[in-house]
Amino acid sequence: MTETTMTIREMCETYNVTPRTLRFYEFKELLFPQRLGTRRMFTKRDRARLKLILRGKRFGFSLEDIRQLLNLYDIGDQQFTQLDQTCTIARARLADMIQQRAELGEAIADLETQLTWGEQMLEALSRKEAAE
Amino acid sequence: MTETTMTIREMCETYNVTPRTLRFYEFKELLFPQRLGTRRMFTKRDRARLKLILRGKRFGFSLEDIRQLLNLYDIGDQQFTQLDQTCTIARARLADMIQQRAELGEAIADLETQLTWGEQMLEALSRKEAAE
DNA sequence: CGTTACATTTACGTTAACGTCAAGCATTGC
DNA sequence: GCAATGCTTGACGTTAACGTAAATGTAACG
Repeated sequence: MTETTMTIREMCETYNVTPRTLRFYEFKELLFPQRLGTRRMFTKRDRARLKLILRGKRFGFSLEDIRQLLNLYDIGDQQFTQLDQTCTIARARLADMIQQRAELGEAIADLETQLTWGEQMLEALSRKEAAE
Repeated sequence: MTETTMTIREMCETYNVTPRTLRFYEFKELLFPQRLGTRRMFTKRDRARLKLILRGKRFGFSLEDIRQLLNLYDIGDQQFTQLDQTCTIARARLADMIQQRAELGEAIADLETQLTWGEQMLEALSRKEAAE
């Protein structure tokens, strides 16, 4: 029942992407679906990676940035030097993300302030119109 | 001393953008520099808007998204209906941003976990090499 | 008054991240 | 056995967000 692989169509419905997108991600070496004959079979690993890809995109990361990050999740297959580089990159990226979260916090606070203002003004205006 | 306007070059140095970018933002109606003859003079308001633009870009917002958001910061000039729409859009956007911050938090936690793993493995490997 | 230093408009070029056909296998249903 | 369905590989098109180059304008300096 719990098939370990999914067809391209199943993937699209599950993650709300197009076939073209999945093929593109494979072409860019972000995903590595197995082949059953000529067809793509997306493994559990592909699904985990796709989730990370979609998440990364929400934060404004480029696919290339994301590809770098994904390497961190395959620690097993790396040699010392490569792993060292990966960790260094990841540390920097992590610092970026923490910084970004802080800025996002500020932006949220600012926007909330403005919204409160705007809604108060709305209320005032509607009261005024009701009075006429 | 505290000139209230800045030339395009001053803007570029202050905010680390190119002239082309500023002209592009004007073309897209994100900035509205005054003209002194043929030259652009960027006001305090333009500078505030530019900061918001650059911040928005870090979060992966499109310029069009940002343009919508910027309207919220000009509450003064809006009519009732328009202000109402602006607030509605802003509420939605704010919810998005809060959601995004939460996801970013998850991503940070995940990445931290992986990094800890990777760095432990690095340490183990280096100890092993030292022992040989 | 000429040249140097920026600024402006106009217009074509570029990159990322896909969209959109077109044409060809391959499996399945009848 | 063959038509319908779904997947495949090209290959060209598109949009956003600028880059870059050419031609022109102008303000200031010596």
